[in-house]
Amino acid sequence: MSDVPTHHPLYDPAALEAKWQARWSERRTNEPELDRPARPFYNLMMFPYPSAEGLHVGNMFAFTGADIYGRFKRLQGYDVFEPMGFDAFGIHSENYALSIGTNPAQLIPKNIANFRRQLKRFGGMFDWRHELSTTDPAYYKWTQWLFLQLFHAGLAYKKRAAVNWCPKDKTVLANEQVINGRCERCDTPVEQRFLDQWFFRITDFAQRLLDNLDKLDWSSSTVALQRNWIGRSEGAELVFETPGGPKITVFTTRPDTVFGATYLVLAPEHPLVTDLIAVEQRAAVKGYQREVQAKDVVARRVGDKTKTGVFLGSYARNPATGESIPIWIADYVLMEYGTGAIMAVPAHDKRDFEFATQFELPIRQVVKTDGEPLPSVSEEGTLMNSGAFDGATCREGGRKIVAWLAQRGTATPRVQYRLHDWCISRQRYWGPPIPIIYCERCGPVAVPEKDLPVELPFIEDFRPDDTGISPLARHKEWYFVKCPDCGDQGRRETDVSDTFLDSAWYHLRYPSTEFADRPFDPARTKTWLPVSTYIGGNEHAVLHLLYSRFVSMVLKDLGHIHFEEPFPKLRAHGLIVKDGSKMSKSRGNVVVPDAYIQQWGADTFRMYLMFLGPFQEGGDFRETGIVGIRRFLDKVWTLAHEALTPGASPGKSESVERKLHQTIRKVGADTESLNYNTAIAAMMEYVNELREQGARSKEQVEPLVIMVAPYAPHFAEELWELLGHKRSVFEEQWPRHDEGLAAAGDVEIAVQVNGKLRSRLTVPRGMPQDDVVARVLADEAVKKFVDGQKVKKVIYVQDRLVNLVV
RNA sequence: GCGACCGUGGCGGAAUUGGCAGACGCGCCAGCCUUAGGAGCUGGUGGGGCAACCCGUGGGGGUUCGAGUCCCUCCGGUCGCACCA
Repeated sequence: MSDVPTHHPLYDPAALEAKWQARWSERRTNEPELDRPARPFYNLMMFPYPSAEGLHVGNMFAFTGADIYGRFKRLQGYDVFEPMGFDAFGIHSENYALSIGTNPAQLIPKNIANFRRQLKRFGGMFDWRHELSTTDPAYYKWTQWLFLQLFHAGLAYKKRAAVNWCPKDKTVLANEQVINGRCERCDTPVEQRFLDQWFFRITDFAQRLLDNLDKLDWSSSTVALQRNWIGRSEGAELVFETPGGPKITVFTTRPDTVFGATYLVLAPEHPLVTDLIAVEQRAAVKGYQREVQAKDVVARRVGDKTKTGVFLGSYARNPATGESIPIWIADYVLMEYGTGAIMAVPAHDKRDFEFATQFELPIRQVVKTDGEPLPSVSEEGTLMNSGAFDGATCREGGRKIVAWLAQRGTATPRVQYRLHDWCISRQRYWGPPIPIIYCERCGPVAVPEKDLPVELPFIEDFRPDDTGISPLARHKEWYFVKCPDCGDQGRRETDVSDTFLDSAWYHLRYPSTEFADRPFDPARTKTWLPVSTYIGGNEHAVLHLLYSRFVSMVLKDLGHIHFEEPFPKLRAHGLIVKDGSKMSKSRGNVVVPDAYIQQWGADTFRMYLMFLGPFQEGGDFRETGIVGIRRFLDKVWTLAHEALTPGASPGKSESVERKLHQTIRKVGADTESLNYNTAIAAMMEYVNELREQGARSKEQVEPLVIMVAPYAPHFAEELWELLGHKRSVFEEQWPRHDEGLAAAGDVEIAVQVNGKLRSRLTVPRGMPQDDVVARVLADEAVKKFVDGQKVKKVIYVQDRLVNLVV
């Protein structure tokens, strides 16, 4: 800081920010009227997992961007509800608690307290009356209620399934939590296990989830990720008969190539395999099946993709050609997708081609390729070797073949999705117990709603083991209960639910946190939902956002809510990286904001993060450059103080006025579209203009203070008070720009000859073409290039450019 | 392999969507003020050239009066999915 004497107090962020945070809290500045808001606006951001390390720069970047938007809406006259909470259940907390030998129930409150402190310090416009934590029994009571809604609706079911098992975390993982065959949390290779698991029937909603994407105002990147994840493909089921044996149904997206199907492949665990093994192949097949089962998921899915397989010794009839073709099993065919069986068309599928080559199976080309080598997978082409269908295009031929086979009962059009049902059970401790009681006589029985919540007991030994049974089973007083239906001895479900169930409905809870007797109040929900704007990271594009949409659809169908899309408008922010790579504890490059906030103040740091690059793209964190924002705020500070000095405000200047209205227009538009970096640049330009023109009247500075308020809220409050206002700056209205004033004055237009810039010309705005051209032709610099040649064509763009073609 | 995105000064990034490339900021250079400068202020800052001018948005080609922006192609990078039939 300068020690040169100044005539006004220096900007001291620390004291000033503490003052305004205290005042917001006393005056309830951030607590909107929830029951009768004039213009409700629900500004939601993705709630954090309260890690022991505290809020990091990535969180703060996301929250600052969302907070600026909320504050901007507030200045536009909305009643903005901006709640904050904690997603505190889950394996992450539990593993950390295990590593330091504490119970997560003791650890989490400390982490939350630390997060709350940091969130208050950075100056978010949070309504702390409505804070929530998913680990609070008053919250998870309703998570369990939600489970029961699905259970009663027949959308929750239990089945023994091959699941992803993480041997380190000792739990089941959802497909979404397996990254390249590894556990997304600890990076351990995932194994296959067969366990009884609870599933939600999200696949019943696949088409609806897909169709609604068109109606949502979402970042296109997020839509693309969801569409890809749902993975719709159209095709047909074809039936292959076996002599004296079972019929084999395959799914294919290319029924047009059925004449080229020269063998069938079943997944090794396909239930029909037993019926199809020829005696002489029994040993080989059993051996192969054992071999595949011993492989973990990594080896099967991501390992080297050399094809393996074994012939069953039996044959099926190709429904199109009538030929007898061999049946194989191979692990490149997955039981979870389609029917677990395929027709192999080696000429037109890369995988089938590799397999056929390796095992010397016949390859028959059925699509013309223009000399392109096989396998040719293109759908652009015409059929050959396909009987009556020769010469038809792939698309048309495919339709005709399906129709033809359908008449004989061997084909059905079929849509297939990659989306799987959502496995929601976890054999762990730190989650909401699934509210089911098993009874010898009645089977699985829902815990009656009056008995909710099923509280998670505090137990000393919550370490998971290899049995695949939750630690809760070791807690006898909790485990054994009476059956709610018949009163016999029963036992509780010991699995807890997936964290993503907690977060699939938290937006419904926020406006209703004070109601103990209902998950979400109907009136509040009607007033505040769906969410006005949701801002969060694309890391949740397929998990959280898909599950939340699914849960909303279910609740809508059951009559609990009035909408089926919870987040009509969603914006994905970018990622803050450090030195080009993602911040992570293992890399040791996590940046914690506390020290920066202490050194520079929250306002400077907030604005600095937003100035780093486009909010929706993120950027590389580096500390050089923070000083630029501080200099800007110092200049605004000085201007505001000078505006108070009598006689030091040298009135209006026309160029300043124009710049002011242009700035209001640009900052408003850029803030609305989350282009915060350019909004800040525009405010800097205005400050530069004020300083150059020696202009600093109240009328010139006050709109600037309001515009800077969403970005630097404490700073703006202080200056607003200084300028003589009693109310919070957030009670004010965003300034209006006057289009006429913004556009007034002269413009400088570019003058080109043959597309090259040769001169510039200042003319009154809106000057007619003929007058402009006359002046252009009189310009010496232009004359030189025209040089007596005939002007063939004149291009004129109003107020921008003239181009003479000679 | 499939899908999405990106490539602009020393650096982060702008460019009203086909119309003056490099706004704004960092850094750097020079000057002023200072005992001093890691403070402040003023000016400069894409490359080449004394200049007139020329060249410049990853490379090459195209469309256009005009291309960072549109099309084709190649190179490089990021993210997501991935033996999904």
